[in-house]
Amino acid sequence: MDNAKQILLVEDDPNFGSVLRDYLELHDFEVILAKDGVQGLQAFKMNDPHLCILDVMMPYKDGFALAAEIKNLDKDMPVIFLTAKSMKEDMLKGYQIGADDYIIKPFDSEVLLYKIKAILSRSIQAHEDDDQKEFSIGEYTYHSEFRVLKNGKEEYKLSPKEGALLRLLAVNKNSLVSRSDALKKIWKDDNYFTGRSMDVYVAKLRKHLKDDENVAIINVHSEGFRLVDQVNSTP
Amino acid sequence: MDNAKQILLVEDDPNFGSVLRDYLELHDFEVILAKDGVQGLQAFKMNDPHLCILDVMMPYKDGFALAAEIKNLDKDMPVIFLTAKSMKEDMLKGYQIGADDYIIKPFDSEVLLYKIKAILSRSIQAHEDDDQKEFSIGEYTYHSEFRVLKNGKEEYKLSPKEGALLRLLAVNKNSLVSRSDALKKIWKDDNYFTGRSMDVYVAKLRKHLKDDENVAIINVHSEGFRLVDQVNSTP
DNA sequence: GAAGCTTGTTAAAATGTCGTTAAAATAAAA
DNA sequence: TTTTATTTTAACGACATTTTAACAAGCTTC
Repeated sequence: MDNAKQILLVEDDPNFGSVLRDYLELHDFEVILAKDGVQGLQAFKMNDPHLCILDVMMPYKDGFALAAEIKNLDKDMPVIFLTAKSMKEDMLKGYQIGADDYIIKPFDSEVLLYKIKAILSRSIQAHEDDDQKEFSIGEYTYHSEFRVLKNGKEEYKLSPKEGALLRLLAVNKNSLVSRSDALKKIWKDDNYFTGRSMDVYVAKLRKHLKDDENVAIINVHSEGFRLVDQVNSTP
Repeated sequence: MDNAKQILLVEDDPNFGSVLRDYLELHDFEVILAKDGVQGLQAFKMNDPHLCILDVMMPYKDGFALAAEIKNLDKDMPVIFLTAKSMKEDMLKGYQIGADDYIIKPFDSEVLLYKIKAILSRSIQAHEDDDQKEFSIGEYTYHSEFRVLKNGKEEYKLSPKEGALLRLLAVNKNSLVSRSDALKKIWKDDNYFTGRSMDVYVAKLRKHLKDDENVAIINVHSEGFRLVDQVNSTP
């Protein structure tokens, strides 16, 4: 079981960055190291970290700007800021953006470790509905790990995006999944083209689910979609 | 509306305690001050605070023991520890218990304020299920998330603007919704044309609600509109 | 009651969103 | 590399929604 928590570390000082990375890896975290805000955002989109540790002072895009963009994609993503000096204004700005903690360099590594653990345990318990692997949708069963959609004997393997979208809809069965939430979670971006792409995937899913007429993906105009299942209404 | 957030402050130094209480009250928090762990637990049970600020060093029962008992009663209760000196062991112990933050005295009061706000907004967000989605209007039911207006068997999907307007009227059922408020909230603009547009939507809503003659949207000349419902007068 | 404003109502025009298909571009696998 | 799977983009039709225009009717004040 790959149980290691992923941490996105964005730090422009390569020495300090790799020392910290090694330290965190020694304590069983999986670390993605990026060296500036632009790379950091890219790395955030490509991976799916559980926590972000951001240096404040960075070239091109500082830690605050990066945090704001990250929070825009996932407003509950935990963030710890690192700063070289104790500047009160910085600290206040950090808390305004929604910092979960704030650490002044040089810091005690053991303290950082405990802060990380405290924050992770807090946010894990909030996200504790995302370990479900099997979903029942009308006469279908969807296994999100293998991305297999079954209907009695028939069995179809979904593509990654199809699977992610069906999973999101199934987790929120019978309730609304907003366009922008879905786009931010699955496409990590919300613009005209990703929106159109999502519509294409909705059409694909409808085709896959067409055998059971008690199941439907219905649109709420300009808001989002809703997977309704009149059979298994209460999950 | 009693919107003030309650803070339970447990601090054995009476001078420091009352200074901090005054400072927090000045910033519109409601503060319950207890002077030791035993009183603190009692105060916690009698009230319903949104956040606890606990001194670590206290007679009888220290801050950690108190925090453990509080977390046992409500595991998501946010806790900030106060300590006189920077003792690493204390800090680690605090984070193990599940501290949300940790402040070393003497500290900058403004920083504390921001930490409080950050933690509160985080925990408020989790408990934020108090925005109403379903409304009862005469013999109708309106579900504002799906934008569905039901009347027994009949069921009609409203457009975004229809839905937003009906929701605003329903939230303020039987009382006046001013033109400019509605325009600013829904149309984000208040001019001749948006005003006319709103009138068109009022007509649409009246058409949708015409089946129940105890329900009406009545105009208050040059002021606004009022959704009256003689059946469910008290929402 | 007349003038000047606001509102009620309808319908056409203008915009915006969605469903669907297929080709083009990318990424993954062989 | 070539082949295959996946994703994005484009195109077009079908609607849905919103705005605007036009005219009738109502309220207010003089």
